[in-house]
Amino acid sequence: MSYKIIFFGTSDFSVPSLKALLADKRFEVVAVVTKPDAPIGRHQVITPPPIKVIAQENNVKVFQFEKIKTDETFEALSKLESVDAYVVVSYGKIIPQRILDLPKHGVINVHGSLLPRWRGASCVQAAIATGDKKSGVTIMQMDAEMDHGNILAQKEITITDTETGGELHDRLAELGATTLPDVLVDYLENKIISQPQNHEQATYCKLLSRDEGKIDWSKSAAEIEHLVRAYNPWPGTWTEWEGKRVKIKKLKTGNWKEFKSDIGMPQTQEEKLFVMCGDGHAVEILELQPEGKRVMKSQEYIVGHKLIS
RNA sequence: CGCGGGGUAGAGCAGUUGGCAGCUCGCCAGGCCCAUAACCUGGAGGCCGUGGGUUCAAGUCCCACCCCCGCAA
Repeated sequence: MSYKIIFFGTSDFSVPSLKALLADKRFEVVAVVTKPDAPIGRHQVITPPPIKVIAQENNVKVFQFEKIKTDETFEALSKLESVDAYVVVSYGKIIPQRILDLPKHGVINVHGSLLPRWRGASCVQAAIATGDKKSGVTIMQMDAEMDHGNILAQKEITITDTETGGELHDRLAELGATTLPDVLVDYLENKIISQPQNHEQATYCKLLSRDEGKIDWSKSAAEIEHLVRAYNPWPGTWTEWEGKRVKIKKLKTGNWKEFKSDIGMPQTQEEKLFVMCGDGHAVEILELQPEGKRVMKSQEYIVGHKLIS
């Protein structure tokens, strides 16, 4: 006898968790709910979410509701066989209360931060951008408010000094996936007493867009270094030089000698590329990408733009 | 066919009204020097994305295609 689960997920973050449940004989994933196929990439090719591909490879029924709050969606889920719980990992839509009430034991969520810190959509980037030393995953009971439910378990990890958003994302996704099965079983067998979050300590992060990757050079060098790491690879960081967009791929807080005080403008010194930041410190650009060009090392940019000092 | 930039030496780039293929860095050799990644001299390295077309002559103008990238999603 295995527990019946319906899995809600869409992005890459949810992939390890779905795989973990599929591989665990204690569970039977009777259906997967994910977002509709969407146009993606430069040529807008209609592409299924990665979760859908995995579900189909495992012969699991897939639902892709256009809208989750409609009566049609509610009825479609109600008609399915009764399940023990829904598991939601990075699904991408707000699930209404009447659907949360459907499974016998409610809905479990895996979130990529140490709740109540960083409720919201960009928890991984927020942790690095803010300079947090620790992050982790929280497994909780979902309620109607965003990332607000009672906590079942948390696992902590240390953020390294050079870690990017992408790297931390992958580590947290794996951590969530390895933590989820045992916690879920314990929960379904009433072996866990859930703990309410300390709501007064909650912090929030918003959904990121590309515009938020525009670097504000008036900030401190340390803040900018955090931001570039956090937003790598999504949504990326960029600035405008000579009227053209230049993505800043990699940089570090730099050693420098003497600088003009032109904040935000590229300067060279000993074949290295520096930018003065708002606090009087500089960052050294290591890799960048002018619009229409490939990613290049800063030395290549200097040579091509005749910036030799 | 969503909008746009690009493909020229190993890398990054320039190339005018069509008229000998260039610059910086790197690489190789030699020189200078106590020494050097610095400096000097010399050198190698090109199907100018592919295929057609116009022309006495095409990197350059015209047509088609391939590939890379930015925006947007």
